[in-house]
Amino acid sequence: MIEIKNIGEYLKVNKIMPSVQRVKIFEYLYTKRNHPTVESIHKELIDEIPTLSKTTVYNTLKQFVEKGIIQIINIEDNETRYDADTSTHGHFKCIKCGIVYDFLFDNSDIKINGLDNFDIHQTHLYIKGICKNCKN
Amino acid sequence: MIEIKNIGEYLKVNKIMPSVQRVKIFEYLYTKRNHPTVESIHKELIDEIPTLSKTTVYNTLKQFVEKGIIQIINIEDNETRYDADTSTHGHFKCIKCGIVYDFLFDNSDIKINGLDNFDIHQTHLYIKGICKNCKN
DNA sequence: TGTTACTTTGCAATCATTACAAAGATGAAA
DNA sequence: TTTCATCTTTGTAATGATTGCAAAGTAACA
Repeated sequence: MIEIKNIGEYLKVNKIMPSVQRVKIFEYLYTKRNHPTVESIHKELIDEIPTLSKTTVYNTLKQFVEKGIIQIINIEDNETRYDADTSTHGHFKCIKCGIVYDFLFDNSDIKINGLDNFDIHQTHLYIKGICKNCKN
Repeated sequence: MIEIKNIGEYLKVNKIMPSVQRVKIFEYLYTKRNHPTVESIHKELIDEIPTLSKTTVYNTLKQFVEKGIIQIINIEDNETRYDADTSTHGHFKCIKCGIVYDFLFDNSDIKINGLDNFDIHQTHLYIKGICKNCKN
């Protein structure tokens, strides 16, 4: 994952005006790296920014996705999660504790059969199971 | 994908009473193999079964998933799709025409780094891009 | 025929997401 | 500093997918 010293600058470079809300939302995604939902981002930041509306969280995340600085995680059908790490990596969700873990894999290892002459833009690898901590 | 001669029998073997609705819904998934949404299943079957309610489609699909005879496809965050093929295979969605294609890949090729001592239950590989037909 | 258990249906309720218009903030020009 | 234009945020209403639930329907069987 890329290193960012100044989030305001980083947003500007990506053609996003760094408002207080946007900086805090990106900071949350970038530092916590916990693949949050809209709900949990809003719940977490409402203390710091008491006027923060859920609409702003939705708008901001949509903008971040469009500018390519975050990605959507669809590992579960009833929740949309977000990730500030846009590098190639997979996601594991523990069906017991619900935590979403990152893991690494090499894209080039996967031999795909049946997509000749298809243009590939994004690859998502999702795994579900029981995490190490929940196996006790 | 497994071959099924008699859908009613197949449902019974999987501890599902083969009502007309259930047989038709499974038949649709199994024969069309087009990864439909609830909406499109309902729209397609309403002519054959004019009283079919959307709740029944939801209930039936949920039951099929619980019994393990279909799987959920979460390639897009705003639509849940269903697949009667539960063997290991990937899904490609064309961002132009919206068609979801199946493709094959070998699970054992993927070298995963970071999930030592995790129990893996399900693996989903989703790819988005432009399909062969839309490249013109 | 009556009973029981299971299934389907229709509608209401819920939850996530989007649309939209009003209010607020920012920054440049006068 | 004031004004103006532009962009952002906010709150509420609207939409759309999904679930809850109670009533009606169905099928097997005593």
